[in-house]
Amino acid sequence: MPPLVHRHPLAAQAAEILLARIRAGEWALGHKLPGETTLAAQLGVGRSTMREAIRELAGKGVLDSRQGAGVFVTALDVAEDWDAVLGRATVGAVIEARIAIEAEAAALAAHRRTPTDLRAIRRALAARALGDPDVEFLVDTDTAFHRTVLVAAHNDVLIELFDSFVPRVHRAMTDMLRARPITAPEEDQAAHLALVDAIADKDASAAAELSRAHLTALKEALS
Amino acid sequence: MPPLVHRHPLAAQAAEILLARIRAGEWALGHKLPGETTLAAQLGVGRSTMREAIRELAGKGVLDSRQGAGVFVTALDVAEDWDAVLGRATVGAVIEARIAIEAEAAALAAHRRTPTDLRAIRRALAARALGDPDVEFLVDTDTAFHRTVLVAAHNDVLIELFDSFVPRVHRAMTDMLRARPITAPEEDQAAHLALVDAIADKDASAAAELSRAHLTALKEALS
DNA sequence: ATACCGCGCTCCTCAGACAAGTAGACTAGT
DNA sequence: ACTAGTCTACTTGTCTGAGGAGCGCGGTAT
Repeated sequence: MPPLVHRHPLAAQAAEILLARIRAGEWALGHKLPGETTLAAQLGVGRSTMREAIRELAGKGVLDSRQGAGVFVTALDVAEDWDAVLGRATVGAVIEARIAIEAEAAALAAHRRTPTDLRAIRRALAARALGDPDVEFLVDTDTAFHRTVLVAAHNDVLIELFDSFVPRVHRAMTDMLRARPITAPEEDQAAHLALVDAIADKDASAAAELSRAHLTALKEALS
Repeated sequence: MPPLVHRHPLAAQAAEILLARIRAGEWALGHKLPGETTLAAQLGVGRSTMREAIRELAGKGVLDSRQGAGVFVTALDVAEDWDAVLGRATVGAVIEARIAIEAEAAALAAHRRTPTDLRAIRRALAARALGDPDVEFLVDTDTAFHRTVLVAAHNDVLIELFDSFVPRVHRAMTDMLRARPITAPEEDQAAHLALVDAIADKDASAAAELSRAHLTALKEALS
């Protein structure tokens, strides 16, 4: 979907063909490709064009060229970043994954939260309470609050996962809130306060359960 | 660690400098860079070299050049693939994330598993039981079993996450098992059978709890 | 058997030229 | 005044030819 109306330059076409041949297993993992002059002749393009195609694949981490030695295959396919994966998945599937990590993170946070963590969580909760009518502001402060819980869990992997999931859900949340605003803001805020209290009390199972309940409701609203 | 003993060609250096300037915010997200000739003159390299640098960043998804218009910024930084993130994290942190997704997946599988899923899970469990002394085989069959549970959860995001985590944990598991083999294989197999039964009985909370207990034990062993 | 050297192959870099495409300015017609 | 068409300057795309630099292999002398 990036091109649509975007003629492919020869270099890009050459890169595609080359990648296809690598995927097809024409050259094994550490093996050497034919020289650029040979490849250029095979595809019927100039050397510089061929070099640019190789550079593009080198940028993707598929090829590595060493002066004097040749061009070598360093990966049989491009490494997919999670934005690409999340783009293919449904919002429901993403939120289910979010439930998994946030519930676990809440439980971990109940064990590991420091006084500093707790202060940050409470501050984020207070910011969330400011009854701003702007939907964007509402979603952002809510996201910021949830993130402080993740930070309190002290697990880098979970934080990275959270940061990846949020942008995917953000749009869906704003659209949903614009169409159907929160009916009872006080009730919503109270639910979040209960989560904070559970973390403060080091009650891991309660924290996990409250987090799960909140996100499950969100999932229902978005599906 | 990729370079180590690997002189950087001019094109690679130019790409690095360019990326640094983009990261520094010199050009905003959709904005246009100076022309190739201008940039080449700025960095003191030939235009072909500059073009290769641009192509490399285009391969990383940071730049996009359109004939007649110019070169445009499409991302303010390279998208990180999860192998890089997981490489920085500790094995303990990765397993904690694995606990999060596998426990949730077990619960979802208890609800959504089809008869076909159940057959696949039982087949994988049986393969696991073959008391092969080879550690590699043991880890692989165990991984394959856990994956069938993920598949039964019918959530693509969770499966992708699992597939990403496994290679990171694989090495640690084989090393651990080689140093200290399983003392009671029958007991271990029984624990897995209990998980299967819970999924078959559609007992979500039991499935989640059994999965969590099993992986927590693994985490203790590996930390 | 080992150490050294040379040679061919490969990638790296540059310069110049022309083609192809875009976008804004300019102009003519309504 | 507004719109449509054209024109032009600037940009990226492609090719060619040339020389430089590094690597690896085989030959040779010790």
